[in-house]
Amino acid sequence: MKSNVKQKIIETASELFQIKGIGATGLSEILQRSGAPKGSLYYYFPGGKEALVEAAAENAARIICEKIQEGMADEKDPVHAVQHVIEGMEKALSREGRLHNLSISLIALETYLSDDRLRGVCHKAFLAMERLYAERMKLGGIPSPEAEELGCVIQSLIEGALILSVTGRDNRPLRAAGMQVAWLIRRHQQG
Amino acid sequence: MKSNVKQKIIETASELFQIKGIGATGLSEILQRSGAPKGSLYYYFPGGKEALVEAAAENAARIICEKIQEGMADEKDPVHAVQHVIEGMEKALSREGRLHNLSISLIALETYLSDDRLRGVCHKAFLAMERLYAERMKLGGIPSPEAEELGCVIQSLIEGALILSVTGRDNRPLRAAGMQVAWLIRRHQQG
DNA sequence: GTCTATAGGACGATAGAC
DNA sequence: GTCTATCGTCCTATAGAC
Repeated sequence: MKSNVKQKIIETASELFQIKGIGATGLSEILQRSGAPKGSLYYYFPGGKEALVEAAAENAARIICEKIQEGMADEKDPVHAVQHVIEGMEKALSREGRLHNLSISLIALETYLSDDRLRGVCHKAFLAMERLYAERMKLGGIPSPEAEELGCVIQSLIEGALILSVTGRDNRPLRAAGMQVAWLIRRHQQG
Repeated sequence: MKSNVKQKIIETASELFQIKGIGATGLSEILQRSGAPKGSLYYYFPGGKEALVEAAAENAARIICEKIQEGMADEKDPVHAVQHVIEGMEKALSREGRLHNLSISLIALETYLSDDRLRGVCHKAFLAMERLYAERMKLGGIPSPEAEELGCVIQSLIEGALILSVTGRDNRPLRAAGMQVAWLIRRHQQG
């Protein structure tokens, strides 16, 4: 069994990195908020902050992928599946007003130029999300190349709508994305 | 005429904030890279870093809006207009590999929780970009409510596709966005 | 307007006791 | 495994000479 302390550190770091950013989040704040013993950070993460960011990013990506899968699980129609995921994000945003376990865009934007390893982690995470949507499209009868392009576009659209929604403190961009995404998918369903 | 030194500081700050982030960019680096005299920063920006971020964000937003307008200016069809803007972004990204005067997403994500004033600046900038697309849709004969929703979705889609493209060092998301956006617009054109 | 110098604090990281 | 103490660096911001 994994250490509770280590997991708690990762979860706290993951939250702060996602909502405040890596540069604006100090290790001391992570330790304080997580209630973790002060000396234990470099015991669990000998690689320092960079290693912690990597673990935090992977943790966030895993949770987001799980949420996407859960959101799509009980929907028969691919359109409804994607819309259900978006609705879940709208609810989370209305509740919290912050991008917590919804997007790793901030981590990606902070690292894509300075840390190739972390860029790779974020890139892999984005690809995994695209694939979740794409596979769901295929399950709905959409052929492979079109389904993959759709998956990529859905992921782009949602990521952008999340940023616009938190910046405006208004879920209109997410709602618009949920409406319009239907037309992109339905085009392939009836012919 | 505005001071060259002040404008040079703004431009350098704007570039670094956009590509590296606010937290990761020190004032000393801005002064060094801009070649500005070291003592002049607090002369031009008595409000310190926060005031500089605001000026930088507004500068970036203005340039991005100008680029969008220029990209759409010579295209008759709204679809081609948006696609031309996206193609311009693809070229810039292929050339530079960084989000310089293409997106203020990083600034928005770094500030939307911590600084309400800067959040407002970014929100206003996003709205202006949405409006540019929406007005172009109206010019193409699409009625008002639909045009505005389209403008919002186009802006979301592009913003997300930019992030995915830089993270993957691959313009595929931008290309996919350019392809798929056509279907969203054309739906309103013929009926 | 521009410069130097520096205050004063936060940060990442390390060492070593227990 | 955990803790304290601390080093050295970087940062923002200010003070004051020119």
